[in-house]
Amino acid sequence: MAENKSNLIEIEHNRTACTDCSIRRLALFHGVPEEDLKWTQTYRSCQYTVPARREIYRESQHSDFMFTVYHGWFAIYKTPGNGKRQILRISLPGDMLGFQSELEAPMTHSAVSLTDSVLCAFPRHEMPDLLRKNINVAKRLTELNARDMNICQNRLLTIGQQSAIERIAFFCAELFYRIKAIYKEQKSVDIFFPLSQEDIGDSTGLTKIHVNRTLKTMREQGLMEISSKCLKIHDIDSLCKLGNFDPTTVQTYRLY
Amino acid sequence: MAENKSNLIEIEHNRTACTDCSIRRLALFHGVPEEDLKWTQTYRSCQYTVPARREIYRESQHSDFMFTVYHGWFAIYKTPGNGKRQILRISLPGDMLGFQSELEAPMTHSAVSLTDSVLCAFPRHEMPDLLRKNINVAKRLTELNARDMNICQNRLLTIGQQSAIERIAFFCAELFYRIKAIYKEQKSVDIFFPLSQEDIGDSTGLTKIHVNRTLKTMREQGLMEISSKCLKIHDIDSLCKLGNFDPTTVQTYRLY
DNA sequence: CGAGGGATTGAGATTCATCAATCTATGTGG
DNA sequence: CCACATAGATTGATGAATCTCAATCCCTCG
Repeated sequence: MAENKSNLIEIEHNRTACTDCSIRRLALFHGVPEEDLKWTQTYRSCQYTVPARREIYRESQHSDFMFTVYHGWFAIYKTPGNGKRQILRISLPGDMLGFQSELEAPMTHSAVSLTDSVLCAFPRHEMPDLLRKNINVAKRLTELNARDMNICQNRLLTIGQQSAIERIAFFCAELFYRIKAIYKEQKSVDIFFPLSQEDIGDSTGLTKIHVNRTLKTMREQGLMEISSKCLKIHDIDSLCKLGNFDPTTVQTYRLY
Repeated sequence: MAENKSNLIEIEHNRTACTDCSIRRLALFHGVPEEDLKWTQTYRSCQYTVPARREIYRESQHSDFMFTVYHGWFAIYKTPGNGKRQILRISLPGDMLGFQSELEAPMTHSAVSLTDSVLCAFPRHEMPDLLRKNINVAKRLTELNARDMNICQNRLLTIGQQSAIERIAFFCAELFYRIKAIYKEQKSVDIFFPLSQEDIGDSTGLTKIHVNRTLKTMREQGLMEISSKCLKIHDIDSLCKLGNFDPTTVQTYRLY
């Protein structure tokens, strides 16, 4: 745990009140009546800032908190020990980090920040109490888990059955729509995209070299391009079709 | 729905009472006090038998029931449309089939029986009521989901980062330990194994031809062999090591 | 005994990984 | 402000893993 803490910098207690939270519609307290937010907030012990590329918790170790992503991007991953890494999903604002049904069991995966970020922390041992006392939160947690399950299953489908270019198309299209759903006001077709080519490879089960070549192909085909942490999608329809990604699935998550 | 029903054969109403259920420790009603079982059982509308290789429900269509597997093997899968198929997981006795947090949404995946089987059916629209009235069932459902999430993430890791032989080793080792956990009395090292080589391929993201060649290699190496629906594991330790499978994870699911 | 589904094997093509080198952008210390 | 260090991006050459196509075999079942 000391290890965890070292990567997190506590910011002034409760800087953002849950009542004022701009992403509450996305997060754990979606559906909690305004009048209850004051006491549900007491389960949120504090907010942390995290610099980019810091480990939040690690596979097989204990973690005292679960988190809601308030700001920033995170990668959830597992390592099979042979120096490889599989990114299971990318977590964005509103997502939960570190929930497991066996609350006190060691973590089954690791989490790392991809950008400078802000996390809302919930002490793990208080969760059962919170879930028992507020049915909205319990229901919401189930929804968030189901959404993550969906993302995981879709990823399994794409990695198991699609080619490199199809996997990358799927991966980028999904992220694009998730970001769009979070930042609805943002009209631009370009999105901030902090992943390295290696991150994309670890997400899609490809080497960074092959990712590079595939991205080149996609650029040449006028599908999309990534440069200086910016994803420019030129032909979203073709991209979705290529990756076999259905944009309506993001909406039917009913989480955004 | 008519389509669903056509594959299911209703058996005499409530042939097996929940109080007498031999696999209850594995299933949804694990943890429900004896005295409550009589009324929780009322949410189980009936039991069905299913012949092998029948579709239980289909991706993108509605399904009126969710199920507990009472007997038999099932494959949960998705199809990307190009004739391919990704098996997401194998469901065994005690597992839930067809739960999604959006109860009334179309199914996100399909399910097919791999053997002659028996299912306990729960009308979908009554689930919220059951979950509200019995906290044990709600908690148990969360556990079962978390376990499935774990299986899915492990699968993602193996498909994304491991070679053919490693994937198959992982896949078979996991199934072996799951079966052993269910049928504890069974001492034999051989287990009934109804999957075709094509099924294994669809589970591990390989073609059936390559599965065949890889199985041959494993046979020659004295690791394991599959013949006439029987999996004989000769060297479980090497198999686990090869597939990077940790047997203790099955125990820590805490579900068996 | 014939039919059909799965298993097996071979040959050749393709995709993707590996190894190695260069290039570019970014940030850092002097 | 420059020189350097570093991480990520890019490209080439080569080889391995896996897929595709095609043929045959084997077992089971009607």
